[in-house]
Amino acid sequence: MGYSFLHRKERIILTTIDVINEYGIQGISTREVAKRQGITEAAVFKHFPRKVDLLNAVLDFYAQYDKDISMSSLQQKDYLQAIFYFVTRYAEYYENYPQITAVTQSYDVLACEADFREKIKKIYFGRLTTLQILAAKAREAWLLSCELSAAQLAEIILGFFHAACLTWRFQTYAFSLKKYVASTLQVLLNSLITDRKKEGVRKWQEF
Amino acid sequence: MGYSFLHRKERIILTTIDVINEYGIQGISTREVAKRQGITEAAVFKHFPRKVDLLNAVLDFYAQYDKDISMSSLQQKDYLQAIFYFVTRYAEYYENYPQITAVTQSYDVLACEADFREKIKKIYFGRLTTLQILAAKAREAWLLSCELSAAQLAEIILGFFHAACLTWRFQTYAFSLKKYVASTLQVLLNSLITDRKKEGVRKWQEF
Amino acid sequence: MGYSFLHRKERIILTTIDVINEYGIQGISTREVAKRQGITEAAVFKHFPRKVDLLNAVLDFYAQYDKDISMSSLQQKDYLQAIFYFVTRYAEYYENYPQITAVTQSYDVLACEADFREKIKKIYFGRLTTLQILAAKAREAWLLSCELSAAQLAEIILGFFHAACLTWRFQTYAFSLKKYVASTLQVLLNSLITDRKKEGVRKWQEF
Amino acid sequence: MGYSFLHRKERIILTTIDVINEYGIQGISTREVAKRQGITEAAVFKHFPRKVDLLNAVLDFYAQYDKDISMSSLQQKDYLQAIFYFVTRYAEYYENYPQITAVTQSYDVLACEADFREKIKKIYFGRLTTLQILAAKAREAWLLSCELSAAQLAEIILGFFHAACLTWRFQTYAFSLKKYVASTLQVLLNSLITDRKKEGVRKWQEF
DNA sequence: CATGAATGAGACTTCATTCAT
DNA sequence: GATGAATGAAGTCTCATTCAT
Repeated sequence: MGYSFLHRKERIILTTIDVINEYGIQGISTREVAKRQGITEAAVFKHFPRKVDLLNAVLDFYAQYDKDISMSSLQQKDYLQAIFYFVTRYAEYYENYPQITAVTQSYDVLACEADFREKIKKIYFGRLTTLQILAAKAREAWLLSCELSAAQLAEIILGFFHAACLTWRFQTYAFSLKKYVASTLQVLLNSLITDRKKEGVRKWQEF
Repeated sequence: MGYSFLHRKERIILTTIDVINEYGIQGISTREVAKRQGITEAAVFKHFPRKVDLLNAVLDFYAQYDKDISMSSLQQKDYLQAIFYFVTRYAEYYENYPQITAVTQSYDVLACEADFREKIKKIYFGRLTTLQILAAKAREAWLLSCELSAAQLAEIILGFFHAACLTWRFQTYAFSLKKYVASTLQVLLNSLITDRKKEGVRKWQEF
Repeated sequence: MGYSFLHRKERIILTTIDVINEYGIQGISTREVAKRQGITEAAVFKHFPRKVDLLNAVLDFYAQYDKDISMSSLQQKDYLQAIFYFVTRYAEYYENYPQITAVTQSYDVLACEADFREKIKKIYFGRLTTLQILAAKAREAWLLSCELSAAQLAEIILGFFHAACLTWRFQTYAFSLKKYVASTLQVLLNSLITDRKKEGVRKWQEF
Repeated sequence: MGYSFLHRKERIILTTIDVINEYGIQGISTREVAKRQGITEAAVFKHFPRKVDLLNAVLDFYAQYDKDISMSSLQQKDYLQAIFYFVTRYAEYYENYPQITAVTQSYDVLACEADFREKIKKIYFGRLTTLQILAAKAREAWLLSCELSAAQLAEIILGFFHAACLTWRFQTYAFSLKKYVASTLQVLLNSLITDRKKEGVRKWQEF
């Protein structure tokens, strides 16, 4: 993948993600990235003066849709639908670009480096918070059983999503991430819906 | 932590886990491990001829209770209780040895190295499978709502557990992992219990 | 210091001297010079095709007044006054442009590069020779005690001047170089004046 | 020069000084040092974990006799003799090891690096101070003309010595540094001796 | 005159690993 | 078991320099 239709800087980022996907965070080397791009290491450093800058760019790229997804979700009127929308948006993104899931699985490893710790935490807790807000609103609207707190539900959903991604990776993307995640989430949320809502047939957006 | 009461070989393993915990997988170096143990790098190689051997030992150490926990869980008569038992056993282990959770968060990164891929997958899918069996049995016994498949439930639970560990790490172990995981799981499982069971007050083991 | 009132070429030279002053000879890089000038490295190379050319220009700039100072000194009638004049001219120049003294302290380091060796030696021995001629003439005129040869006296004076510059630099220009050098030189020369002249009160030029 | 009779660590230091002598401070590279020692760069780094450590060792080596020379000088009864002794000790050291004078000529360049600044200043001002104390004592003993302050005299002498070393280097060690420095110093000091002492024939130590 | 993008060589440094003692 | 001294490969990064635009 030369990503030749893009600007060098973006191409380097994508190539770096490819390397992370194949060799893991510890396997990224400017040498390898340069080799794959068919340029010299010095050229990479012209675009990203330090390796950290490159990795920061990767993280920014990784989280580029976070704000949009969060806001779009929060604007939805049906908060259960919103939770569903939130997760499937990510699933769709990942399904179109499976390599990026390597980043999702490297939060902790990345956070060991002081340079990334805060950024990673911001991404992780940011997503968790969006889910939590959606869950809280859903509970306020009596759409959900009261026993699980919004925070707990957020963690369950995000945790499941990450696990699904890991399984997906370990099975070399052998199934549709989006379909799997969506169907599981649908059933899960349905099971948690308050009884008086349960009877009504919920219609979920197509995927 | 010198771990001076243990044999050198085990001490090296524990020190390696400490290093993984602080610097991440990419931060382990024979030099650092040796320095922390107060021995020379060469001495480390007397115990673990290659770095891969050391990491393999770390993974074996990490998964040392897997078989026991799995079997103990499967022997329980109440399968919902068993799921609960399974998760809290790990939570208890991790709470007593927080550094080890660094390994849990590094599955994917480790799996990039061909040497560990199978072992990691075995650990991950092993735990998932145990949970799945327990869930399946619980469903067979009509303890659970039918809509979530055993595999889905297993993935939700394990995913939540991993997410809880990550949050725990990011918050520098500021809360009791075991209590948090147990209470969340209890509420979650309660929400998923079939209606006819729901009325009966479930008694969960103390934690 | 952008030196924006000068031509680019001269600006680059002054900037280079600033860099030498701060980072030393080994710290000059086209990158740093370009950055400080707010231009690209390539632009620097338009003016000085090779780094050596830039350094040669710096040395020429450094020694730009040498010929004038030498000739002015040699034209003075009182050769003791001439020695005094010679040294204070440099002291004045340096005091108005302290950064330039970095070059004075880098003779030997510069001379390691074959490209500069002869130029540096020419500057150093040139100044030494001027002083020596002045000293010789002063001795011929029976103004100085006979025991110190002209060459020795020249080396003592130039050596002292260089040492004074180094002290001045190490003390972050905390005193007036010109005043210090002038007063010391005055006393020194006075002490070396032949006895029959000593009685007459010598009047030194104001500074 | 392999310096094969010494320990590796000391050999590396001496080789480094050789390199400084030939290429200047800016020309030292671990690669060059290693090559000259016939070992790999990694081996150099086993002895000196960072290049700065190596340069620090060079500076320590350079100043290794400072304390001894200072104390020996201060213990001498005749303070004029002491000044003479102080300078000729260094001249002798340098004459036996001409390469080391490259360091003397690089004070300012070295001081640009924060890591060395204080050490260099300590060496420079340390030597200056010793000379100054000797000069002050000589004046107290009415051995010297009163007009030059001790500090001025110290700077003149050290400055001359440094200039002599530079000349010596530029003339490829074509004369005896010790003899030249000693004879000049003798005449200089004789010229500065108070009149009532001047008559007495001063006997200087042999060199 | 100036820039942007690149390069090849080389800088310092770290790594896993070896081996004689 | 352990050390000290070494290594070769690789890592990140900087340098002077080139060239098409």
